[in-house]
Amino acid sequence: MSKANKEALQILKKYLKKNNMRYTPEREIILNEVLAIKSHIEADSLFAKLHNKGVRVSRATVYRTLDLLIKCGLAEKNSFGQNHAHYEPIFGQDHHDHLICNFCEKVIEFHNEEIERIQNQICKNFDFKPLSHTHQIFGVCSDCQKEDN
Amino acid sequence: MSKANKEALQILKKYLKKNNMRYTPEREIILNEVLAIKSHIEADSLFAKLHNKGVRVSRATVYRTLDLLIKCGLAEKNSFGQNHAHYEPIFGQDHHDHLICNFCEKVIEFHNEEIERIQNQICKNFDFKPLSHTHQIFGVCSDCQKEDN
DNA sequence: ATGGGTGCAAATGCTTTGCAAGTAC
DNA sequence: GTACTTGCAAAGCATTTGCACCCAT
Repeated sequence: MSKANKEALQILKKYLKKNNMRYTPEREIILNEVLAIKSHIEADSLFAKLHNKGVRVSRATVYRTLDLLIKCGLAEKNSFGQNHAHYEPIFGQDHHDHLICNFCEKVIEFHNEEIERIQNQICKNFDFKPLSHTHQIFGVCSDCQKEDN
Repeated sequence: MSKANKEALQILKKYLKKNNMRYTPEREIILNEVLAIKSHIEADSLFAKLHNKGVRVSRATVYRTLDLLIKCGLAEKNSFGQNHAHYEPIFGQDHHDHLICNFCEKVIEFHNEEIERIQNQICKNFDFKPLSHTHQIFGVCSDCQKEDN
């Protein structure tokens, strides 16, 4: 397990203890699976992925644990304007933001250091301590612009 | 009708004609209702609002028309981590982004011209035509940092 | 042993869709 | 007249929940 994963696990354990909740194998497995995600994943895909690995956790537990990880500050939930959520790890990953096509629902990731820097400056101005953020730009992707006429 | 509303109506009509779609009273009514929204609204509240005014449109038409307005670039769809969508007009409104406190849920608005400029540049790089965006920074506000142990 | 956690399946609730009737063009 | 739109109700689908059993502490 990577150093980052161990650190994340400590955050989870601390949160559980603080809230009189149990440390279970399911919670550890799901945490590690989420941390391994490079971009984002739907709850159902995560469920399927675990099943393909032979891990038997219920869909309900996947949903319940994802909520838990969000409360811990280890994951974030995005909807991209669709009617199902996407989840992604916050911890130990490069942060990226999203361009979302209103037509084909394609999601393009981007990262811009200067925006992050300005953001931090804005937070400083408001004496606001940033923990995570979502930055989504909706519009029409290259492919859909061509089909548009 | 305001000048902005007329302009929005032209955008809708142009889109409809271009796509061989009909200009119907339902579509105009819903457009105007959406343009009147100051912040954001749920589809079902919009439906209820119309009914209270004595306008008889079906829930299906409300949903279908909201999708249409999004495709026109006149409205945007957000879900703030909840499992139902919120809609808001894009047209003729001042744009602002949000700092959201995870503890007291206070919302601080900000606007930064430089971020907008960089965003446009990023879109250009991806040949992506931006229509709207949401930029939310989650964290701890000034007041809650003081109370934080 | 105790009370929180899990799996299952049913329920929930927002949203979409099939179809017949209506209407813009 | 044609074919796009609407309303209605049913269906769809992601997510949540009730409950009996399980297990971390």
